[in-house]
Amino acid sequence: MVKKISLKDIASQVGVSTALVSYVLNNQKEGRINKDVAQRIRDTAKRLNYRTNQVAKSLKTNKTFTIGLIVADISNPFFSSLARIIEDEADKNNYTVIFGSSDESPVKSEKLMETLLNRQVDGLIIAPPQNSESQIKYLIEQGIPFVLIDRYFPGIETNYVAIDNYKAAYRATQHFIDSGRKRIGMITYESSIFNLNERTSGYLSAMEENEIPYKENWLKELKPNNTRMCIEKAINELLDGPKPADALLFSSNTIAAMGLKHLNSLGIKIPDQLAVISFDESEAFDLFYAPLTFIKQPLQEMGQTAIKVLLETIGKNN
Amino acid sequence: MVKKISLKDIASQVGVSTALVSYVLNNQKEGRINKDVAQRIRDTAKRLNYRTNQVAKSLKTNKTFTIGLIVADISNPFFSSLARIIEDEADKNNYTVIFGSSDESPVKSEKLMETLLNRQVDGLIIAPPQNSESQIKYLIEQGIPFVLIDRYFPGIETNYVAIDNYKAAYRATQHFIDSGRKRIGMITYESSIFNLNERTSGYLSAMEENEIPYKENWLKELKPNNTRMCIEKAINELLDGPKPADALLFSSNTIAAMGLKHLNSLGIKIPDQLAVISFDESEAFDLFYAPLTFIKQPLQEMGQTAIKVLLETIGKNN
DNA sequence: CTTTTTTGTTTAAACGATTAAACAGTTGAC
DNA sequence: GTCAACTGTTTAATCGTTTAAACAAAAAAG
Repeated sequence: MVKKISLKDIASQVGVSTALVSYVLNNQKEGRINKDVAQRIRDTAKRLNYRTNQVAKSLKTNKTFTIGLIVADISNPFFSSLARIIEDEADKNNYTVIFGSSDESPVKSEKLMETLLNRQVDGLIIAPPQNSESQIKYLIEQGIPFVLIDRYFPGIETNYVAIDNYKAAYRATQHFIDSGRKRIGMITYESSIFNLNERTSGYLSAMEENEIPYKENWLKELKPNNTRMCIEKAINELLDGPKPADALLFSSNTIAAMGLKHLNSLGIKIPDQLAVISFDESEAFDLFYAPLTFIKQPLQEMGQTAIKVLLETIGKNN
Repeated sequence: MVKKISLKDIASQVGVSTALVSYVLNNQKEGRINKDVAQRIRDTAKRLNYRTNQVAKSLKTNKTFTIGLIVADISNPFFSSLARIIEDEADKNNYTVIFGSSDESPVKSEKLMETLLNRQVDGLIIAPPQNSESQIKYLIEQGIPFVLIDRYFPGIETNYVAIDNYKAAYRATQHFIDSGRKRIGMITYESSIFNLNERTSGYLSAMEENEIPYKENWLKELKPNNTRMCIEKAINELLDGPKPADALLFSSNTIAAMGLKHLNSLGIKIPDQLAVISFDESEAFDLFYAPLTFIKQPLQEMGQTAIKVLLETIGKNN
C-alpha cells in the first residue's frame, strides 16, 4: 500500500502549516491568503495526488455526509429502483449512501440500524419491517434524523413518504366493479405492515360500499414462508367451483409475478376470463401477452421527497 | 439531538480511565482486568446506551470495515441481485457496503471512486465501464485492494470475477445451429467493454467454425442512446426480406426485454418462427408465453468469490 | 512617530477512539 | 528482607483533520 498523503505532507513540502493548507483546500479565509502560496499549495496537492481523509474530517466536523438506507431487499426491483433514485438525489447533495436489506425482519433491521448509527450516518431512510416500532421510537428519542418510506406506523408521529394505499386499492377495486366484475379476489401477505393492511381495507371498503356480496375466502392472506406454493393454492381456490373469481387484485409485484406465472400455466385467459390489477410495476409485465394494469407508485417523486425531507431534518438538527 | 455517549462518559461515570473502558469493551487484556470493574463498565455502557464511534475508531485503526461497490446501475436486476449477495457476504465478515452507479460512464465512475476512496473504504468491487482502464491502473499503482466483477480488461493484470463470455456465446450459437437454425442474428451494444466483445467473438467464431454462410448485417451493434428505437429497427431489419433470421441472440437482459416486447407486438411466434436466447436472467422472462432460454450467470458464486478474493487482498495488505 | 488596522500565517486544542509504555501496589521466591 | 514478577490501572501520544485564537509584520490613520 502506497503511503497516503496527508495535509501534513503538503504542508511540509510547501513549507507552511497544516492549518494554512486546510484553509486553502477548503477555500476558506478567501481574501487573506497570499495568492502565490495558495497556488503552490494547490499545485502540490495535485502533484502529490492528495485526497481528503473523509474519516478524519468527519470526526472533527461531526458530519459524515452519509445516509443510511434500510430496505426490505435491495434485489427487489421496487427497492432497487428507489435506491437508484435516492442515490442520485443524495449525490446531488454530496451525500453517499450505505445500504442494507432487512428481509422484513425486525431483528435484522435493528442490527442494521445499529451498524449504520455506529458509522455516524447523518440520517436514515427506512422501509421499516413489521414489529419495528420500538426502533423507530428509539430514533425519535435520540433525535436522529430519518424518514420512513413506503411504509409507516400510524401510531407514531414521523416523517414518511408513501402513497395512499387505501385509496389506491379502493380505486382498483372500483375499477373492476365499474367494468362489470363482481367476484373480485385479492391476494396479499398476512402482515401487520400498515400499508398492506391499508390495501386490504381499501379493497374491502370498495366491496362493501358497492354492496357486492362478499365472500370471506376471496381475500387470501399468505403466510410469509413458502409464498410460491401458497399463491398457487390461493389462485386454485379462487378459480374453483361453479362461480370462480372474475377479477383479482395482487398486493405486490412479487406476488403478481408468481401469480401470473401460475395463471399462465393454468391457461387462464387474461383479461377475458380474469381481470388482473397489481400493485407496483415489474418489468415482467412488459412481456406478458396481455397488457396489464398496475398501480404505479411514483418512485421518482418518492425518492426525491424522501431525500429532501431528510436533508431538511438534518439541517435543522445542525 | 441527544448528546452522544463516548468512552469518556462511561469512564467518568465508573471512575476509571478511558483506556480501561476501551480494553473492557473490546475484550482485550482479558486476564488482567478486575472482574467487578469490568462488569460495572459493561453495565454502564449498556445503561447509557453507548455506541462505538466507528469514525473515530477507523481513524485510529486505519480500517473502516467498509467496501465500495461500483456498478453500472443498481436498479438493473443483474446488479441489484449481485449487490444483495455482496451485501450478505460482506455482512458475514462485518463489512458494510457503500454503493454507487456509474451509468457506464468513465467520468462518473472516476468521481465515484474518488468519493469512495476519500471515505477510506478498505477495498472496492467494481464493474468497470469502458474507457476506465486508467482508473484501474491507478488503483494498482496505489496498492488499493479491489476486484473487478462482470467485466475486466485483458490488458491489465487484476483480480476479476466473470464468466467466460466467449464460451457462453459460442455455446448459445452452437445450440441454435444444432437445432437446425442457420440464419442467426445477434443484437448487442456497440462498446469496447471486453465482456461484450467476447460475446460477439463467441458468436462469430461459432458461425465461422460451423461454416454458416454469415451475413454482415446479422450482427447488430446498438449505439448507446435511444436503445429502444435502435433495437426495434435492428429486429425489423433482421426479419425483413425473403430470408429472415430464424434465431436471435440477445447480449443482455435489458436488450432482450425490449426486444421481446417488440417481437411480441410484431406477432412473431417464438420459438417456432424465431428461436431466442438471451444473456442473463430477467424476471420478465417468467411471464413470457413461451419458455425462454437464457445464459444464467452464477451470481451467488460470483458475489461470494468477489468478496472472498477482496477480503484476502485486504488481509495481505494489512 | 505612535497607534490602529489589516494581512498573512501559525499555534494548539479538539473530535473519540486505541494502545504502547509507565506506574504503583501486591504477591511470590529464596 | 530483598528483589523479581505479576496485577490492575493510568498516562499520554497518536490517527488526519478543523478552527478559534494568537501572533508578527506591514500598511494606514492620526
